[in-house]
Amino acid sequence: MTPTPTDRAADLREQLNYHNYRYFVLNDPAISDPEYDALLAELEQIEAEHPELITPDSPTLRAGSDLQPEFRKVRHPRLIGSLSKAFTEDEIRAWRERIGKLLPPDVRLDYTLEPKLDGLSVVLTYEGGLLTLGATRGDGITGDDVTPNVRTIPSVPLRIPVHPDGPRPPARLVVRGEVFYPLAAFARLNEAQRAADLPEFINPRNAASGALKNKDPRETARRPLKVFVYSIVDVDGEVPPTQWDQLQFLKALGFLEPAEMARFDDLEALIAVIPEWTARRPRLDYEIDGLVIKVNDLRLWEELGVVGNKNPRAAIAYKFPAEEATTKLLDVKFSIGRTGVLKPGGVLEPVFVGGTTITNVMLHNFDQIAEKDIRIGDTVIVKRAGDVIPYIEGPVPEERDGSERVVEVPAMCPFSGDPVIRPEGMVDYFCSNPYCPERVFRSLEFFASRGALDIEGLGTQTVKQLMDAGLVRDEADIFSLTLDDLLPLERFARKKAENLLAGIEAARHRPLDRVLTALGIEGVGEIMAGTLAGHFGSIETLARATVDDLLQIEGVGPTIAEGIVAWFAEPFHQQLIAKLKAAGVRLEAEQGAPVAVGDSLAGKTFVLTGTLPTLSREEAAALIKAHGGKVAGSVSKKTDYVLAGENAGSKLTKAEELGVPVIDEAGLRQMIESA
DNA sequence: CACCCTCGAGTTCC
DNA sequence: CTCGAGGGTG
Repeated sequence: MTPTPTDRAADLREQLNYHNYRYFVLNDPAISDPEYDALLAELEQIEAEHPELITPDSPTLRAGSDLQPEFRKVRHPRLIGSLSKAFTEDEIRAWRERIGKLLPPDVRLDYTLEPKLDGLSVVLTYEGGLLTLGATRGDGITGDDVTPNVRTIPSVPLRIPVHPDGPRPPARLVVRGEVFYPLAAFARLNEAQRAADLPEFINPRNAASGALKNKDPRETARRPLKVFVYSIVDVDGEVPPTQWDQLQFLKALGFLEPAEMARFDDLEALIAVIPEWTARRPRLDYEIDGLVIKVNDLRLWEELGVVGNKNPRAAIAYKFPAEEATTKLLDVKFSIGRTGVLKPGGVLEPVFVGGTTITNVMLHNFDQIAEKDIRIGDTVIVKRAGDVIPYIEGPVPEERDGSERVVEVPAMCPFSGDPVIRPEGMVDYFCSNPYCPERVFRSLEFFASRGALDIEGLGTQTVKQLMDAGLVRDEADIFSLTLDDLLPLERFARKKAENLLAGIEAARHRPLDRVLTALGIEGVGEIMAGTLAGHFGSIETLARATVDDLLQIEGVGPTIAEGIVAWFAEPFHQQLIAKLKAAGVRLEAEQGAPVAVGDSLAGKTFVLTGTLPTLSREEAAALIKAHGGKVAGSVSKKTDYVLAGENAGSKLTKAEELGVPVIDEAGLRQMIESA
């Protein structure tokens, strides 16, 4: 007797989901591809005739369906945190010491070791065994709902159990995994892109990200993405109490996992296998940037808590040493900064390091170039510090053929032709002309930049354009620009000109400390400007201050005091101040501006790191200052609190080392309110 | 005088 | 993020 379409469809779904699991997760197909395709075709046929029979776990959805306009934001059931990092084996041991102090002295720990995939975190929700939601990590609190795209990824079970004898899933299960683009497939993808004369993808991570966030799930379906699932975020029901057993449990449920997970009773034994990982890394079909070490007993996770409300103490990510590459140093070019300092910069044959192509490196100073004996034409080793800023580790002298040239300090400034000088006892060289056009350009650029007056619409290009047109020679000229000045300029339509003028208008009313910073007085940056503004209240008062007056201020020594007095003694600067005043730029502190709202944070020094959920860095600093606290730039023993947000970096590590308390934004607000 | 702490300045890629 | 230099402290 023939089954009803309803029964047949259910049967087909079950078979297809099982064979899909055999193929993509176990890599052990039980039927041939044509047989699979025949089953799929039959189900498609039934669904076409009876659309009401389409279920959320139907394998036909793997092909992707209609366009969806915007991704819905979804809130994660709990914070999807990140991990503190360790860069050396000793930092792993230090981590063990730190958590040891928080636990009873006789606790024996065991650990899991998992590869740290360089992909995208996703959060998958199963209700009654059915995949109901797939979301990106986002900021850890909310992410994008990319369910239709996630459904197209074959290694993600649409329904659990994946086969009739499989374990039953908890009533509700939220898991975390990593989406990645397998390397072999990535190589083929770029080959195809090249052949079609299309731009290549920079790295597998970008390709995976683009595919997962594609607005058309059918596009996503064409990409051979995979998802490794490695932890349980939230659950209604019984799950094993250790990380290791949860990994086995997830595997049994039908999730894909890297085969290389391991468990260790001894941290030293774990550390001992790190070199094996370094060796194994190039042979894997996915990119990893480190290893994740977790305390196996999940009941201890609660006890160990989180740092900065973000990073669980019970786990740490060991990051592989900065990736390095060799390339040729083609040339050394020179730049002049706003202070007149001459900096050498290396031009490299483009080289791919740590996920991006590097063509320029900063060479800090000439002493260092000489010490490392870096020559133009050399083959050099390039690394990226903290995975961001590239630098030249050193030359490979064996590669030399005799054509290399030693880097000479230029005798003349490449921009103004004036002599280059090196002040007594200084490492840096300077252009001797204080009005060197490049230096003036850099000063103006800085004047308008964020951090200084923050003039919207006035970036590097525009500054250059206005200088070339002869409209702006000094900082004050900016304030006399008119619509008639701007409209004749290239690429200046009415809208853009109006925006710039509005930006300039807004800059007339910046706080005094911003103006002081913007002037570029030697030794006066953001912090010192704030101190001086608070102390003197106006530029005119500051201009009349003597060296002795200035020396009374904490943080001001003879060098800075004399520098300030000398700056205001310069007739050109006096004229500049007069022009700024005439142009309506506020040169006094706001009436009662720095009013303290409270003193709940008095005497406390804070250091900010990472991105906070609602406050910007500036807002957070302002909030702290308004309540009597101080904000410093780096963590030391004198730091009272480190205010950490998303993507907190080395400062957080430092805080942990020094035992400085770490708080988050909510913690800060609490300190303020409870006082 | 030797140290540590802070600040300032310049810069990579996208 | 890094370096160099100024300022302050023991």
